[in-house]
Amino acid sequence: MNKCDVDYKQILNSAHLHATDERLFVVELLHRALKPQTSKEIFKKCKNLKIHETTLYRMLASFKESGLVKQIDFGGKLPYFELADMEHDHHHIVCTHCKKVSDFTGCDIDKVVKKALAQSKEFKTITNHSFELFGLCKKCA
Amino acid sequence: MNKCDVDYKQILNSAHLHATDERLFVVELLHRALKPQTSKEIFKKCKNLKIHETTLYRMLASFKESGLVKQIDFGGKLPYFELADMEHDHHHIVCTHCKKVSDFTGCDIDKVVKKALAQSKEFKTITNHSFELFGLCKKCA
DNA sequence: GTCAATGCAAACCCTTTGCAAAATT
DNA sequence: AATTTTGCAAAGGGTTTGCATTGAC
Repeated sequence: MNKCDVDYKQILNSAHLHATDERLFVVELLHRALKPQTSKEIFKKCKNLKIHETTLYRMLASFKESGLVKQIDFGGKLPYFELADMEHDHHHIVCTHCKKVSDFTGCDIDKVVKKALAQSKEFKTITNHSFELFGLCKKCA
Repeated sequence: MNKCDVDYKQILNSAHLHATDERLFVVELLHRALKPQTSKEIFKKCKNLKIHETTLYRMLASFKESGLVKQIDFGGKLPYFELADMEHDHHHIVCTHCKKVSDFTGCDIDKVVKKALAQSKEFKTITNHSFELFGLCKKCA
């Protein structure tokens, strides 16, 4: 049982989720991936563990609900998943050609929220936001 | 033939799209909707015209390709569609409870792009971006 | 022992594809 | 007349549901 196991077992348990082998595998996979993954990508990487696709979908749903994982839409058919990063509110730059993904921080969300709430008198609080950039990486440009 | 018909007929033609009754109906529907619509919402509102669902999907695809319509993801299962607004780069605030939508402008995209490109040395150009806020409207708060 | 999570089969829903008929340019 | 666009039927692909079995707590 390595350090990672321990960490995520505790995190799962404190979210009232049983720390099964399947869940620990998926969480660590996401941890190591370094970029958002589709359910299909995760599924392929789980082949050795023989995790059933249904189980994966249910897993991702409960991870999302517990706030452990975030779902991101890049405009394609499939949603992407990544571990929620408690420290940094980061966003993504996606190459529309080769699908490369980089992170960036500093979207100045507080300022934008203030501006938006001043414009729309109908809203009271903002709890969440999505912000993704699309363009071309240096190789594809 | 009202004023709207003429406008959109020309717009469709200049995008090399035939201005069929079905297309004009959908374009005007989106024009009047004032907020993004799912394909299912549009489909229901087309019942009287008996537009086939397949036709609607193909229509939305060609509208998107020609830049007449933008697709937006609010994190749910279905994507939303709205007329592309050439003048204003506007974004949305969505109530997570009642699904109400308001617009806002001024996401300071130029500044964020500059910041993001400075952070990610791997990207050269940004061509597009998504930015949506989620929260509670005054009624639901 | 209790309750949650998994596996499996089947269903579900949204979307796409192929081809012939109809409509627009 | 040439080419798009539509309608229909069928298939495709991702995701969800119900239920019995397995496993974590």
